[in-house]
Amino acid sequence: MKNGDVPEAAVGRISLYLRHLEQLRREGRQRTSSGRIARRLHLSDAQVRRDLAYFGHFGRPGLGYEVDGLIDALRGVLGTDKSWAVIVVGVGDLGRALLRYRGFQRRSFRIVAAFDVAPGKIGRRVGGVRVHALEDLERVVTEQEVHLAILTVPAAAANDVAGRLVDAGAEGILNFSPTTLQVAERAAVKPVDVGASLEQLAFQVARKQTAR
Amino acid sequence: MKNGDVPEAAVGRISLYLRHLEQLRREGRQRTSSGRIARRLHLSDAQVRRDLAYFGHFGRPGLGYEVDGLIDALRGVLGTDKSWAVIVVGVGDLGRALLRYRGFQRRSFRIVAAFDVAPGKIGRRVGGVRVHALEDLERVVTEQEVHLAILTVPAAAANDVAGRLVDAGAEGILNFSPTTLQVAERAAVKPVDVGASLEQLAFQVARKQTAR
DNA sequence: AACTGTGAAGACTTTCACAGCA
DNA sequence: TGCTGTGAAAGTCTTCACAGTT
Repeated sequence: MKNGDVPEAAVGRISLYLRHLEQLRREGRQRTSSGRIARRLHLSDAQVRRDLAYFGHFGRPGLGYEVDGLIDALRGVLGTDKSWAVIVVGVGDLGRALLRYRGFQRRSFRIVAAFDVAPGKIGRRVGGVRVHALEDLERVVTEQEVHLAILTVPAAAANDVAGRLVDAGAEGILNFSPTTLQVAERAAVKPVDVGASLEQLAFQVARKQTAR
Repeated sequence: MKNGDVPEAAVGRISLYLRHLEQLRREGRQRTSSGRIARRLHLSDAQVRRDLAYFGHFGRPGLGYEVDGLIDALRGVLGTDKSWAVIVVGVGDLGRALLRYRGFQRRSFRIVAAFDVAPGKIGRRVGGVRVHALEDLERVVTEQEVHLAILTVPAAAANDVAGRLVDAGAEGILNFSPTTLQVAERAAVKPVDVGASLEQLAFQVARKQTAR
């Protein structure tokens, strides 16, 4: 395994644990166990314990895990114990929806600026965030110390914008544009493709049908 | 392996291949090879060949793969050679953005109806799709033979709506609500969590920083 | 020479099963 | 008794490497 012996797949589940634990906290629960977590998230208890143990000794034999403590620990693991400045590039329907989404705050991401090329959008505010001209991208990324960008531009523009983002210092790109980005290796890219997700769902459904 | 010896991970990449092949077709290319595909999608050539070979003998030694033929074959694999009726439940910012997104058509998904509880939204049209009262859910799912649903309601309502969807006959749910659904096993659920994706990106970025 | 398809090896991930703590 | 953390085994997925086709 590559990094401190932590499988990539386990990292992917940490967000899931965190979301569930925050739910428990809202319900006033102070303690839980690998078995309870597993049941809710459709995993095995062994997997939950193994995943959590990759990052430290968070539980106590016989008692389980303390909700508050585990939340803090997992936030530390993900790096979301500190706040991250994020920008949104592309203010179409999807960009607008993301700018208005209030769920990022709770997860320590604050959207500090948006960008678009349409003169009619530049200067306006969406979800409390100012829309800038694309020309200002480099300046804002530098000045506001932006590390993460959400890319929601048309596929044809995606690689150009992504290259500019990375050159300006962005280190992570959440890519909603329906194309595979070709950027310098120092940047991390995470693709999100709703169409592809629907296709995979269709495949699973079709498979279940034939299995019958 | 569970299903005809096809790993889940390979299925996940089929959409990616398809998107790339359609790009090639638009560019007028008629043929490609595992090595070329791999370079563009950041995979290994062996992986591309293995993935495609799970589903059939699509290539020709020495020549590679024919773009058109491979597109048709992969659509058949995913089940998107036929059209799927889809509904969107929850017409908030995200639901609205998805209703307006024109990319589903090309992938054989047609959104036939939307649902919400807000009286001000019911009866209106968004992206050419009629918004119905949530009460009409069961009737529309049955009448229009809806197999797939996109769920974009608040977390608190998600399980209730999901249960109704499955009872009404829906077989797949693309879940944007930030909660893990508890539905009957006969239904397939695919979660999409943008917040979680951002968290994983943050983790990768933080890791790269410490590696330095 | 340029490729595919695929056994076999290797790498990674999950599950089992249990010693030991509360 | 109820639980964690973890070696060891089992299972899954990826890569290597090459026989065979065009």
